[in-house]
Amino acid sequence: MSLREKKVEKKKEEIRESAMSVIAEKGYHATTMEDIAAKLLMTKGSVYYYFKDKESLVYESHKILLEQSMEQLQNVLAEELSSVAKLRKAMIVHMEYVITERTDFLLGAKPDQVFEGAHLQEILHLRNQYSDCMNQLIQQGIQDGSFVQVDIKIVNYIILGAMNNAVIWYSPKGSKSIQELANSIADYLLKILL
Amino acid sequence: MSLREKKVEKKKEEIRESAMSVIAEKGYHATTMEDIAAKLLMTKGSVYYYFKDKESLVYESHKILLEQSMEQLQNVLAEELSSVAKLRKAMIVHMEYVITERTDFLLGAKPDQVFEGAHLQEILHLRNQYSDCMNQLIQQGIQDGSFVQVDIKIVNYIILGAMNNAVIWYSPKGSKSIQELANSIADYLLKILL
DNA sequence: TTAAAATTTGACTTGACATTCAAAGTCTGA
DNA sequence: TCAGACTTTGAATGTCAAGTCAAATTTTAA
Repeated sequence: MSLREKKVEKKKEEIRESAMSVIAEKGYHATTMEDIAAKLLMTKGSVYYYFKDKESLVYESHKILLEQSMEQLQNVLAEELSSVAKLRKAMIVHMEYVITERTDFLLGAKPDQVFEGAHLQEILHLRNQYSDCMNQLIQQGIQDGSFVQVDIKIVNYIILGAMNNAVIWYSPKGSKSIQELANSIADYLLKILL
Repeated sequence: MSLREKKVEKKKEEIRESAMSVIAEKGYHATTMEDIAAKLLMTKGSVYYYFKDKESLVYESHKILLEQSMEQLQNVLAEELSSVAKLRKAMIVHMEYVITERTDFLLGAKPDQVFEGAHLQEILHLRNQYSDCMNQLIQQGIQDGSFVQVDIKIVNYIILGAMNNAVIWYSPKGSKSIQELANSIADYLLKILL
């Protein structure tokens, strides 16, 4: 990658970050391209130099976040751990990522209110992939006898719902650190499976 | 209440219902006053005859939903049931209400992206009231020894998060009825406390 | 140094709503 | 039936933000 390409990529990265941050704050529809630009001390015109339109910018940003968390999850999957420890770690990693990246996992729960067509398909695909991985973790635990028999789909939704909800109410001002909080929640949720 | 007042109230009720239904579908910012009116075969001008503006319409609608679910919860609180049965029932009633009314409890998790000032305060107040009631249910169960010791706040958030999340993925096409689903989820969540 | 390429700017266009309102239509009670 | 009150309409207005673009500025590389 040439120097110039690196610079462009860096700029795009900054813009994506700004976009996600403002959107986490104000919501997708309420954030303007000017908000996103202003945060970086640029004008909205510059943003359009790097991104075709608002939807593309948000799509790319969101896609990267999903891919990164997917990668994290895959890493946990690959580790040499007991079923319990693995699921536990997956949950903690998930929460830490979601909270620190302020993604809300994101735009709330309804990608179809933001994306359309191929973009929407891709986002849904990535989400499903993630969900499937979590399913697998639970499945494994049940098969090796670590977890009790449950309706995997429902329990998975419970776990994801509870974890993602944490992003909404977590406040850095609280007495618990993100790590402590993630640990607590993971332990409580594991009780469903033990 | 006079006949006319009744008619007006009925009309307002219809409009509120239409508003909630369209918003559940498309999200707050994406639904226009025309969408809401069109669903009732009126023009948007008429809607303004009944409601000052969009925010007020949505505020009133949302407030009523919150009040109704609060009332339901109070009724459960007042019943003669064991702690376990009571919390279980509260959860089931909650999910059934949220799913059938399609409220998402709603507008997603962030009322501050929709309401302002006094309206926002009132909505937050109602939500807190609801959350406090759930807390109470857990508290009672712990005190009478039915539940194990837990961090009530966190477990409460887990429960509410898991339940509200169900609204998003529940589909009437699935193999489970709302009742079955609510029952399953309630049972799984209770395991955290037993 | 300098000319071409890459970036940035900010004014401009456009379209989509929210909201208003005067006029038209409908109902109600005397 | 009729006057006045109540409703509805749809066109008009205002605002706001997305997206465009030619000109200005900065960077790059020969």
